[in-house]
Amino acid sequence: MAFTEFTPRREFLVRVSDYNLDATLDSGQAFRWRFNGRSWTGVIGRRWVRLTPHSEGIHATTAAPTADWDWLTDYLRTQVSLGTILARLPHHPFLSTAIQTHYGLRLLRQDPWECLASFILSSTKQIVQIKEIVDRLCTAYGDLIETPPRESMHKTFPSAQQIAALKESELRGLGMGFRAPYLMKAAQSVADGRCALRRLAKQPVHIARSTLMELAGVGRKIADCVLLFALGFDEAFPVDVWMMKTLQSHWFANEPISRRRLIAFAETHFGCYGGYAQQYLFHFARTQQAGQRSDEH
DNA sequence: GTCCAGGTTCACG
DNA sequence: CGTGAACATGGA
Repeated sequence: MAFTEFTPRREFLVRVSDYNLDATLDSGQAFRWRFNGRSWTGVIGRRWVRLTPHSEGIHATTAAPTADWDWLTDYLRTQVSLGTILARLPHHPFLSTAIQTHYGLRLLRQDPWECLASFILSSTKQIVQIKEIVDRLCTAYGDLIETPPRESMHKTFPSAQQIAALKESELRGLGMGFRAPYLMKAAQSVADGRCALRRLAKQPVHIARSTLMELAGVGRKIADCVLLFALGFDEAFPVDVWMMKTLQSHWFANEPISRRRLIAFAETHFGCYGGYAQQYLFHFARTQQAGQRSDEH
């Protein structure tokens, strides 16, 4: 072992290929990343970090010196072999186009509580608005962390305990509307241990899913987002309004199909890495329409 | 003013 | 079991 690997540093090069950082951090799976035209700034756990695409991988800068960088590679899942996964997906022309367009898009491994809380706040909100409300939540109730001068991203995502200690009116004050009581109850369940999020990763997927769905305000779609983006269930296939349209148009010749039936179809059709197909299709659909409407960001 | 946003819940046939 | 409205809030 080289001594230098354990010397605390503020910079690190994650060596990885086939990693499209821009698509990954902009694909609506995480909501705290900000792009400045070249780099992405965000918070992972209790660390401020800037990520920059690099010819040999991803260049990372932190505020505080770090000796061990597993927290970063675990989050980015850079050890995953993307080619192997994509080769397991069923062949379909539209899916192939989505994959080619954003090749290198990956699934992250996020903190389960941050992921659950964020997606509870996501229902019938645009991604831009989800980012805003998550930002307000962190600014108001997160912990201060070490941050470089003149950087604005300087708070943690509030823990379940921190949110459980608030009043519902304080959450409503951030503009959460009807989602406030849902977030409140979820925070209480997680904080007092009734809902043990981290244990779910080791359970069978249907057990983990139904456990999540016991929480008020968490239905099939939000549960699948947490399974996919935080708990490592690559087969989870969240069906939202975008996926409804995409599947109906390109797999069912515009025939109107109920969400229930589309979920059943996706579960059997896309297989054990269906979540990757879903994320490529979601990001492709969203970026295509952004071009037509000249909004986004 | 109307419609829609990475939904969920609840009431009704 | 399936469908439809209500739920807050803000932007197009």
